[in-house]
Amino acid sequence: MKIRAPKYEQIAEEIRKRIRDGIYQPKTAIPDQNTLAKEFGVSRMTIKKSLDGLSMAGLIYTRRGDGTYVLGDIPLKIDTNSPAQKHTGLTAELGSRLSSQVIQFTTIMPTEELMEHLKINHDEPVLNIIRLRLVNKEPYVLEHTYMPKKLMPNLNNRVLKHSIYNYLEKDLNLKLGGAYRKIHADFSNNLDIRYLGSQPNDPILEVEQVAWLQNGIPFEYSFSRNKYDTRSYTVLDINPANA
Amino acid sequence: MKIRAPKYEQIAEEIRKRIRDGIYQPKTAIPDQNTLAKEFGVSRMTIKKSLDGLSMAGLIYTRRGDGTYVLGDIPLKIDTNSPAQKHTGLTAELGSRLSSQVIQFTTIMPTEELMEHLKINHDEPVLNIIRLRLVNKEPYVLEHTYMPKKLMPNLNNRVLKHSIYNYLEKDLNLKLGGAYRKIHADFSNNLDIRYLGSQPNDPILEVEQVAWLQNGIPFEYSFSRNKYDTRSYTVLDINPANA
DNA sequence: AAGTGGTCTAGACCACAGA
DNA sequence: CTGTGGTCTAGACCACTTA
Repeated sequence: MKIRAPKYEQIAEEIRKRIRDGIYQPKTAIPDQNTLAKEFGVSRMTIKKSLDGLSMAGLIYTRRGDGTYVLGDIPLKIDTNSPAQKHTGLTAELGSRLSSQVIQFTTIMPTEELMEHLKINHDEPVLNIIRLRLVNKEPYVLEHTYMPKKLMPNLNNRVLKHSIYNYLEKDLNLKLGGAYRKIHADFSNNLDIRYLGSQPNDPILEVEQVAWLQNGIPFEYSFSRNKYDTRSYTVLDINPANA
Repeated sequence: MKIRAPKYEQIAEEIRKRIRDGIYQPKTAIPDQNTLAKEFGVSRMTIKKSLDGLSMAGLIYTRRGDGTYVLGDIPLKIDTNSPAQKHTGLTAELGSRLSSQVIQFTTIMPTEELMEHLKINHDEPVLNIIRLRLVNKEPYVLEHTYMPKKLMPNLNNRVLKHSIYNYLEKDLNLKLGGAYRKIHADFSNNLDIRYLGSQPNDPILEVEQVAWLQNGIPFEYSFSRNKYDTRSYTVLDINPANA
């Protein structure tokens, strides 16, 4: 973790705690910004920045001229499905219950589609990886991944059995920038039937993804295919209109 | 529109324009914050706030100690599918090409599930609406919607043929707060086959949604079902780690 | 060492909601 | 009218990257 977080984060964390502990109750106002500024011994701008973060996280909402209110439980059930808007990969999500089976690991030359999605030239080789991810030894998702070879100098089988994202952030010290995902429904194909154990007519939930680093360089184009009854994709969308 | 936007928004808009016009080129640094502050005649804090917004929107990224860079085109194709992270409803998305056919419009008492999702008591009636939305006269999506009756005093057939979201924001002056969505794949059911024209074995893309107002009150629980080949759900996810 | 962005202050004024 | 949150300033110091 960090040696020292900024004040506004520390304060946000304390307020988060007070909401969790019920000191600040849902639907009720929390102290005004001036009062909080005095309590924490900081300027009001700093309090404002803390509250902005909590507001974006959907814990509170503010009404100009009125006050700041705790926004009771958001009506959602976080279940075993994937949390929204995280691209830390499956490993962080499911931890040790996860294992991987590498089905294919080859180097290819890019198709037109890959050149476009990964923003590379026709002569730059691409890694083509197919992995079956298992949760508690049960087939969970079949991942087809394409990555520019030049970005992943030492990617090997050992890494593939664990987390590519950890390898990027820890070993290569690259920062994730974002991801664009498209979610479809589809029929099962032969690989799905073989590895996921789906029936020929079973629907498949497919997540197509382009992910890029903080400097805008795309590093991954992938398809994740799940049996219709094993996974949903969830999105939590807080309206930024309260800025 | 607004009479007068805050300075930081005006400046952000100007910078956005310069990126669009190629005055600030992808992959290159834009002027530093002090220079921009002088140019626009504002304090650096205000410039910072402009850049924060652009950063969150994924147009630029900043590196402490280094500079601020334009983040070239994000590798994504916005096609006819739904834009990400908008809950303004289909009307804003597709405009006049959209029409609606109200298949069912009744008042029911809530099930356990509805009570939980809409946070209401067992004696509070719920509107149950089934609408077929058509784009260019073609069946597009079948929407099952549940809303607490008390929140929608004058909802009528005329509104249902247009936009419930407009009704909320314009007529009732309520502000949307957020939405939680779960995307599944499923088999076609009888209603899908009848209204969407899908085949019995066709996969369906279903978006299950709970939406709430800015004060945290849930106002809608709904299912939107699309034929697998007519729609994808897209998500654009910018990593907030560059704060 | 120089220059960048990130944080923070102690005020000020404005816009808005509610009594 | 009072009190609230939203914006903005003119500086200061710190953390970091690059040379």
